[in-house]
Amino acid sequence: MTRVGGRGGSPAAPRSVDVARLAGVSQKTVSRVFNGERYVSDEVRRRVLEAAEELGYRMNNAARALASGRSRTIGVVTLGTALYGPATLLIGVERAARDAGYALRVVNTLEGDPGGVAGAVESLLEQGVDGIVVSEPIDEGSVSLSVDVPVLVLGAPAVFGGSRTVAAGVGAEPLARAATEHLLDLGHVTVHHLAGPQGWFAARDRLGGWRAALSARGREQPPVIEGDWSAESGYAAGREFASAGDVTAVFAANDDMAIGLIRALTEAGLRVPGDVSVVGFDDVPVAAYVTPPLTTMRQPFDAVANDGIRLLVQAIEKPDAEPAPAHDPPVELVVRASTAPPPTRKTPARGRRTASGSSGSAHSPPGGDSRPPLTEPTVN
Amino acid sequence: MTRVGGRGGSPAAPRSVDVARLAGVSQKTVSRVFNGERYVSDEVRRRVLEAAEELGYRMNNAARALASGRSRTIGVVTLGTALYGPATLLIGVERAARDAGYALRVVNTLEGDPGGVAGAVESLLEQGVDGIVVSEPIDEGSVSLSVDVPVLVLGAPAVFGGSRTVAAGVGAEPLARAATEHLLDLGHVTVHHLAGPQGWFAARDRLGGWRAALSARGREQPPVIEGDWSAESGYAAGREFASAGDVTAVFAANDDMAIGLIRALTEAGLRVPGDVSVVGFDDVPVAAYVTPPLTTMRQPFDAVANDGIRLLVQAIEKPDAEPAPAHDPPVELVVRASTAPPPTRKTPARGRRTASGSSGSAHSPPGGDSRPPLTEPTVN
DNA sequence: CGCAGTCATGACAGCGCAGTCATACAGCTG
DNA sequence: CAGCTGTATGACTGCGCTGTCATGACTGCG
Repeated sequence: MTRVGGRGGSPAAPRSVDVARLAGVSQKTVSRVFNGERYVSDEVRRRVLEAAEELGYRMNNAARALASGRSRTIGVVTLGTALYGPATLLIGVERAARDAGYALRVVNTLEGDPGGVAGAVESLLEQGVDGIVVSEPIDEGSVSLSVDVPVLVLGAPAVFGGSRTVAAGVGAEPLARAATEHLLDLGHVTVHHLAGPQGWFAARDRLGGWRAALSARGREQPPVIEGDWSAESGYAAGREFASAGDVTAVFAANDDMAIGLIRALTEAGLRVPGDVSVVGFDDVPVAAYVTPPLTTMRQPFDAVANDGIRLLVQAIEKPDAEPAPAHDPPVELVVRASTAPPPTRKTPARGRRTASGSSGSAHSPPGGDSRPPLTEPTVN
Repeated sequence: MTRVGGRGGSPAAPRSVDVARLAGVSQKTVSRVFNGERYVSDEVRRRVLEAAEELGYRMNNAARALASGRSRTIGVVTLGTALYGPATLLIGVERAARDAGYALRVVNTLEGDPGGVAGAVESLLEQGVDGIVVSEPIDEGSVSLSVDVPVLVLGAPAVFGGSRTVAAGVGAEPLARAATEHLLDLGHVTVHHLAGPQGWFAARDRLGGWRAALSARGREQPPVIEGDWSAESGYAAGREFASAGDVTAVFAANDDMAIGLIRALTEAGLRVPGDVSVVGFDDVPVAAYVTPPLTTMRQPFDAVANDGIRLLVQAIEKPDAEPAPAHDPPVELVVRASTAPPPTRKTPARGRRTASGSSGSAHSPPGGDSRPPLTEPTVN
């Protein structure tokens, strides 16, 4: 454990004492400078910074964490998927955390891993994080973690035990409701739902919003098909909807499934939105450019991430302060070309394939698939 | 700094000495047990683990890192985008790192941030990482970092200074070449290219592969349009290609741009693949379900991540060992329905809009847009 | 002018581990 | 059975920083 270059390697990183010596001050003063503490004269501060620059000094965070008991690090538990929602949320969380002066540790929980969240949280605690973000958790039967740091749950109620749990982004239900209402407003008698995997709180919220919208108008609730968020599962569901024969409107729990769904409907000879209207969820970047451009519900991922991190950082730094409530995110329904009023006649030749592609435009509504994609969202 | 519960909080986390006391051994022995060292009797090991369990002991990583000089942490510098490629790569990196016993720290560099990578690397070094992964870097003019830990560069040559730099996943050029050749093999006289932003090495590789394929057959290289990876930019490019009037095949540098491109072509009255064939890149999950299902080049993200981390961990743990070369990733062209032979006649009425949607199927080739999507890749 | 209050700095201890070395004892060997 | 070697354990120390307290120098004010 001697210093100064093991085996001819680099000459050992400089420590704060080295800087102190060069600047002619005490080591503690160097620490003060680097922590931006008060009571350091400008002259000394300048000398210290100069010395540090000259030596290429970099603070050792392990030592800092050990001495102070705080790591200025937030741990994130996220699903190991490239799904647009979780990925976008993670980016927002990283930026918000960095702006607040925190670094990030990330652990993925593979879906289907039993006790995955608990294990991930455990490993983060071992790493000494000051707070934990659980992003879009899967319900594993109310994992009650007794954790001694604040926990932020994104996209789910604060189901994890402990008094120091905050939540953000639990507002998907109103969004789902608005999406469903958009279809009802167009005149559809009822709306089918292509749900996400019900282990996800996000999927349940959307299901709940859909139910709420139908109930509020006294409409029948058709059976739900459950997908797994993938376009592939949307395609499979689309084949079922197509053969059911009485579907005029579907609210899909995310855009990927909506895209698969539309493909299956189209292949079955149904036109979207001529015969069946489809609403997605998320507003993924390609949604405006698929055929037809997808009407979808934009999610305020950045706002959720910012709000959440703000709450979490407050819980870390001022544990006794009033937990300021999260903002209500805006409802942004982006109306494009996949939704239209229902067909006026009892649709003929449904469920059987017709010629590939569309031909005329018998009851083709406004908003066919040849409009340039809308990019401006409609804010309600 | 007294222990045992500040202000009525939780009663201070147990340390290894506490476990040692309870187990009737020395602190050092507890350390041995938790590090899986040799020379601990089974009896003692059992007692220690029992005691640790009883106290809920969790190792303090800051202390471990400080004492040992190693953090068992890898830092990742990644772009702050939800693009499929980077996001998927990050997931692969996380899993590979965890399998190798390393935790992850993640820092995003916002695109356009000058010196972003350098700053991000700096902050990671401050955090005391044992190695650094730079994922899909943007070229900022050969940032030569003098870093004293091994660096893995993913998706780019090992441009970053230092002898301890390894690289993986630099094989996109052959993939791009194969994608272009697929179009030439179909009989297209030449192939246009919708490039990615040329600051990205990944984008340059694809451009290079495209050029190589054309050169090898002595074909003309039409002017390149540069997009920004987004469907929106693909759409804009598509309008240009459509008005150019002589385009029969386009190789897009990623799937999102290909989707936007196809939309613009379709709106201009051109059929895909009847009039214009399009090949994408990445094989994003929705590629099989858009209209028409996209022929695209699958990228071996997982293999790249695994290979890379293996190299990096080796560079960390056995600095003197021979750096085993990365495997050559397989070329997986997934042929779906967006590519076909060129139109047989000098195409009439091109560049002007015809009726929306396609009508007949004059020279509609096999692989029209009504085939069920292929999901099995063709391995070359 | 003397004393409190502020500002600026340093001495010192200790955070919770892992590294080093010393020690103790068991089983062998010749 | 002296002299080994190999196994199992503990005492002690220090990683590089921050927290606490002590100490001066300087201000302002009665």
